[in-house]
Amino acid sequence: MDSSSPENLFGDRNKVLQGLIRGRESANQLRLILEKPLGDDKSSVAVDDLVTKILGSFTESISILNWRQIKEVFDKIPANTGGNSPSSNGRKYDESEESSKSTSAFKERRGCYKRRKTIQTLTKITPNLIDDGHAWRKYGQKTILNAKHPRNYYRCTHKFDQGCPATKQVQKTEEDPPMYQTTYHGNHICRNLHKPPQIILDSTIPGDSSNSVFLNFGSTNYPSSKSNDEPNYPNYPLVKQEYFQTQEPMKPSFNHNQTTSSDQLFLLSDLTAFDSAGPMPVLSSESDHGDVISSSGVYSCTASTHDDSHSFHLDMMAVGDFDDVLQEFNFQN
DNA sequence: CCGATTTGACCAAC
DNA sequence: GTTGGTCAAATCGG
Repeated sequence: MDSSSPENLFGDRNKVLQGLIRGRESANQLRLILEKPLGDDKSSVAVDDLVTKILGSFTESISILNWRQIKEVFDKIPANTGGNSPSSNGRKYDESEESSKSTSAFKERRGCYKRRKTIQTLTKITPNLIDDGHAWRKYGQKTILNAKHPRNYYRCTHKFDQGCPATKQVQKTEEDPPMYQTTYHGNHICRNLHKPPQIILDSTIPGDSSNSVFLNFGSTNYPSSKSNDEPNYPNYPLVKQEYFQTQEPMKPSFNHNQTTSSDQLFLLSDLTAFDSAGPMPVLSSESDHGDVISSSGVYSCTASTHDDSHSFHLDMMAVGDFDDVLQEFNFQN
């Protein structure tokens, strides 16, 4: 708190930022050099790959920092200073004003919001609806162009009491073998999950988790049993602690100590993609038709910052195999 | 009665 | 002008 004035935050972090930026530039230069034909394909490919990873890491780190700066600064700014935080900070428009609720005159800016094209999202496609353990409240439904089914909008029930900004959209994408696309936005910062880890709905087989390979993002590291009030579901605890170490103080700080490169990749993606959130218990199961998606829920995760200069985008589609995921998991700048 | 859902309106981004 | 995301009044339901 003391040193946390916005100015200080920017001051300290700018140094880190600049260092990272320099590092990225250096790596980029190295890459340019290596691009010159060297003869040995394999080694140059390997080196190039390595450099690509370095660049990806730098880019993400930069993005993270920017994101955090933005976040922290906004957190410290009273919600009125022009920061039009659309939803999370709750308050609606100017209700403080007498807001002479003249319906037509002022309208209270109904429907006002910022389209979040720059916010992180995580999309899952599953054969059935999933229950991620969080309490959601539907706040809208909309028919989408060229879509057979309407899209449903949900926000965290604790949006107002705890300021939890998490929202999700659920849309049925297929009819026959029913498929649902669920897109999560924002992260849960609320702590009370109402439900136990129940995770998936339809299905049975509790022990089936092995099948549910899915893509437990980094779950490899999850303290497998975070025995605490938090259900064990692998939400993104990762970042949650990272960014808002507010909640769940007891959780071990997961994987920071571990250093598998792949783990780090996921961690990075998680960090940037979700501060916490918990969308993913994923387990599908579909006991009956083993088909599927179970092992292949499809995920796509995107993240970007508000900073134009350092935005990045991640997309990952997991189709059954983690390795596939890793492969797909290339940074796209 | 109170919280959740429905649904039309509103508005920013395309 | 169109589309998608959100709001909030009306309605529903426990």
